[in-house]
Amino acid sequence: MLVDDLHLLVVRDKDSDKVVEQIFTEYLNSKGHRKTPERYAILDTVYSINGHFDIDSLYSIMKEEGKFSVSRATLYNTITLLIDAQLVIRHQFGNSSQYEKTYDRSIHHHLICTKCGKIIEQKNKQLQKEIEAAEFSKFKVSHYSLYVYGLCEKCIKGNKHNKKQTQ
Amino acid sequence: MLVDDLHLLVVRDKDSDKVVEQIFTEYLNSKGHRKTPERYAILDTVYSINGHFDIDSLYSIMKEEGKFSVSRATLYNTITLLIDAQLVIRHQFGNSSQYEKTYDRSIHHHLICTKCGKIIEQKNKQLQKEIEAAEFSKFKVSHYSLYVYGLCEKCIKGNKHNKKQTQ
DNA sequence: TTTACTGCAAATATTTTGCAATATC
DNA sequence: GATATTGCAAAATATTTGCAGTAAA
Repeated sequence: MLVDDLHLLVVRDKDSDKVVEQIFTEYLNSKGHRKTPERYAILDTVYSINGHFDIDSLYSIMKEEGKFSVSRATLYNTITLLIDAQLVIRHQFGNSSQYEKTYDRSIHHHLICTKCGKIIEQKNKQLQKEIEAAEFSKFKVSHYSLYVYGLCEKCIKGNKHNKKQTQ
Repeated sequence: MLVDDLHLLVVRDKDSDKVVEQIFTEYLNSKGHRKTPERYAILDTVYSINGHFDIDSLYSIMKEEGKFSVSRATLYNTITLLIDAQLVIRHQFGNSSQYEKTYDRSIHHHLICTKCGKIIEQKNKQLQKEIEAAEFSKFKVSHYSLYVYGLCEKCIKGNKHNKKQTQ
């Protein structure tokens, strides 16, 4: 039964990859953009990453892991397309942009420690519903980001050795 | 009566300036930092600005308006202190950081148009209360930012001439 | 065949850092 | 007087752009 569950999970992942590819294909078609192997390789890598990543780590992953390697310029171009296609969202916590996939990943909020820079993802269905229910007149909402600033558990306890992360 | 109201308003502004200065002084003392004229001139200018500003516009305002002029390096240093003192918050909408004063300025959310880049400040007391009421275990909240992405009124109407702003 | 896309390198923009001079404590 | 802070310039970092070659349509 456990094996079956695992199997289901894997199958589900593959299915979701296909769905995501199809969404991207439809997006590219609708905009008259070309369907290049670079773009699909980037989509594939982006969707293999759980959590945040920046352009530089995406570049490294594609270069070092024997995957289809592309230039930074292409990464910047393609990530813009993925954002426009609503398959990726961008965060700007520190100095560089951080990205994360959106499809098949549940909505969460971000707790940001102002002392050590740690970012904690936290789900809160109740709050999520309240924000989604909010009315903003004359504005067509597509998505939102909630960043909550404060002190993480370690820093509350006054660990003075916590260094601020650059990322 | 109108004149009195205006007078009251001005007095109130002066009062709040004094309060802000005092908060900053207490912060500097508590951290053992020096109380330099540059720091107070920056605080003063920051609090004269309603809305967002970046380091470059702060630099220009201080240089061109005959105020105490300081270097960019000092602006970066001091803004960090003001953030730590909770007198300023930072946003990172586009590529450069945007700042805004916090004291004596009511809480608002940010609606960001994904097409033209326009940023609309919007108050929503109900939503504000709900977010403030949310519990985040093992995290001591100081403040939060809610960014709502979507299309502004103009862009909903399909004005294709709206250009994406760099800011 | 046309021209959008890619990769490279150069350019731009933003922020940080090293260091000598200065001013606070 | 000791040293934190400032201003300047250089360095580091992130992102954009121009252009020639390549490949999708």
